[in-house]
Amino acid sequence: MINITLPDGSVKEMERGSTPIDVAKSISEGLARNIISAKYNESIVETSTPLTEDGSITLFTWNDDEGKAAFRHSSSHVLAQAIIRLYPSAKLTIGPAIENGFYYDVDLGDQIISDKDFKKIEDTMLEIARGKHDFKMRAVTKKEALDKYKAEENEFKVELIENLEDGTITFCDHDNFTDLCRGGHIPNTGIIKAVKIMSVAGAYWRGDENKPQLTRVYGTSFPKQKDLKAYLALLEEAKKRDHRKLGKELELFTFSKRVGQGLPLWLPKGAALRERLENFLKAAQKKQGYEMVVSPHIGQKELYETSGHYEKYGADSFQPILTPNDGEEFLLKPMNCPHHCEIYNSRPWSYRELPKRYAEFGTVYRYEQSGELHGLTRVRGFTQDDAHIFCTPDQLDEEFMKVIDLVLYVFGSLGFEDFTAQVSLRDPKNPDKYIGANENWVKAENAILNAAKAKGLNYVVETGEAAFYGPKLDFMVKDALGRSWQLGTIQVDYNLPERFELQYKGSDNEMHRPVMIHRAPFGSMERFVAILLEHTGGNFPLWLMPQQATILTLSDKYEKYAQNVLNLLENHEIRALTDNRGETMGKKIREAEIQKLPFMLIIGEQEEKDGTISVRRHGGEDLGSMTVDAFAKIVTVEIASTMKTFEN
RNA sequence: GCCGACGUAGCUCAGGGGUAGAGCGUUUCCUUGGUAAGGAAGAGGCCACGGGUUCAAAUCCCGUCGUUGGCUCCA
Repeated sequence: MINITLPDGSVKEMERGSTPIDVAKSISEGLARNIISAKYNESIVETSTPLTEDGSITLFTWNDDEGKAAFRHSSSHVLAQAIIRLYPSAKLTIGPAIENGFYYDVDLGDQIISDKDFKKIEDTMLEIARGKHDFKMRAVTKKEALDKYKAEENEFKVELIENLEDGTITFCDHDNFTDLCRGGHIPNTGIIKAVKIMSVAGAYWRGDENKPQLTRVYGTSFPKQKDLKAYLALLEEAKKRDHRKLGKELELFTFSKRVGQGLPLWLPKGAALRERLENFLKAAQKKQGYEMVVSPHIGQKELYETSGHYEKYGADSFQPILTPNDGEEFLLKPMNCPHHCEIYNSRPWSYRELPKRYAEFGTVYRYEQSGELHGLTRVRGFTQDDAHIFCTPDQLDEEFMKVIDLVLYVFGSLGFEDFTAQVSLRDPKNPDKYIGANENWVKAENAILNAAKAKGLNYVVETGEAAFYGPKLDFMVKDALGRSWQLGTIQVDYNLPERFELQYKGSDNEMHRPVMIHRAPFGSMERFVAILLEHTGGNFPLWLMPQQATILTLSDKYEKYAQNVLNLLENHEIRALTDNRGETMGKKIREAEIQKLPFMLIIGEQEEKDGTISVRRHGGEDLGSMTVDAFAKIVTVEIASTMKTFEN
């Protein structure tokens, strides 16, 4: 007999060789039906793995992340089997579970899979699933494993196996299908009731573009048809919040083939929104002692040779602009920092004058690969809400923390509560990727970690994700489909001050190097607006709405009264327009709803007589009739509840 | 850049080898109304662009451009 500890601490005595399923049965039949995966002594095991020693067990169902992972992993085996059945010459490579599903990378040779083939793959998978084949793990020797895949001429699996240690290699069998596999399956294929092939894409073997390109088939699967339906409905809902769709509907921005791909054009409403965001940040920055500067969109090539950017990124960037005179070369600016360094360099500084905080909404141009462009989140020309802080090494910690305060204020005012903070450090194995002295890197990394801790940020550390010139703290937010985007960023830089020979006179009457902080709370106006659109579905916080209310007249008889109301609203700094068209009230309301206008102010005979307005909120809530003053109070209270005053 | 898909009216989309359709929007007229579409008439398209196949191409094939889902990259 062995003792098995359950997560609640209770201990069950079971026969030696009992399986997780047996443990579940000893608790309840219902649980036994639902468990699809298990963890025993911290490692994921099969539900059929015999337990031979004392240990602690956790049982997983579909409702656990581990259960879903096992389910999806097992589904990818079924996908692989279906692909082999339909494309017998295909070579399998790897097929992991991922968020929301799984994929399998296969080498199809000259064959292609397109979305027309999805249905037959799904049908084949379901047919296999219905066979209720058990997943059975089997240990093999390295030689056996290699022999199998060498015989199949599958160089990918051979490469994988060669990197494994003999004695640790296992195959998983189900039906007549075998795959190299570490384990972690559901009991049998029959549990998979619903599958959907989502898309097909090219993917390089081992993520290396110099290696062969494979076909990656993405799928998702569920234990109930109903769950698949719900998931697909969720994706449809997310599509409605896609910033590209909303941007078009709300007339915020557009693109033109003639202007060029990845170069957004801001329409009047979008420009108004952007201006409000800029003013909001400018006001907070002013309180923190930032000064606005302005720099040109191009700079001499030499500027970027000095900064080191040319060497690092020149070949993959927009190429130099030539002039009528020989020997002159300019670059579109891909970042603002070199310009700001030269602003700092325009005169000598004393330590008493630092920190200097130069801010600029600086438009930059980066040649992103065409396949990477995506709406407003990934573009080739964009405006950073950039600033560079030049401070003494002693001031670094405090300055860094002040920037965190600013970022948190910005995120808080815009309703981004579920962000993640990511501290990006050097990859210690790859020191050549970075420039600058080791001791400076150590100082900078410590400054960031200390500040993140001091501010109580819930952060993750990513090694190897640092910029080439310094470590950084990024604020990541997810879009409607759950893809993570970097918005705010704060970076410490000891490198540029060195390269631009920045200095200040210290209290010791000697010259010293300042430290530089790069920071952008929004990241870029483009990306920020995009993610804000997806978060809010276009229902921006009231303070940010370019138009906060629309006055809807019941007929043109009330035009004059509407003008009076509009004037009163302007006195209260409420942004409104009047809809005087000869349309019915129902139609005007419908259009205002589609435009997501927060308030509809309806006026007709009754309101004119009483000197009131009838207030309808976006979404349909009727607030009844009231004076303009009373309405203004509602607006003020609502704005105050979302946008806090920035306390520095 | 690479792999797949897509590109038809301002917008959303249907159609599909015999030279073009709907709804919404727009214009004009009628309607002067009470909380998500009042009525009528009209205008609007080199079916992304360039080649090819064909008696005939928006439709089939190739290329280009753009969009898009991924990969790779990301200052």
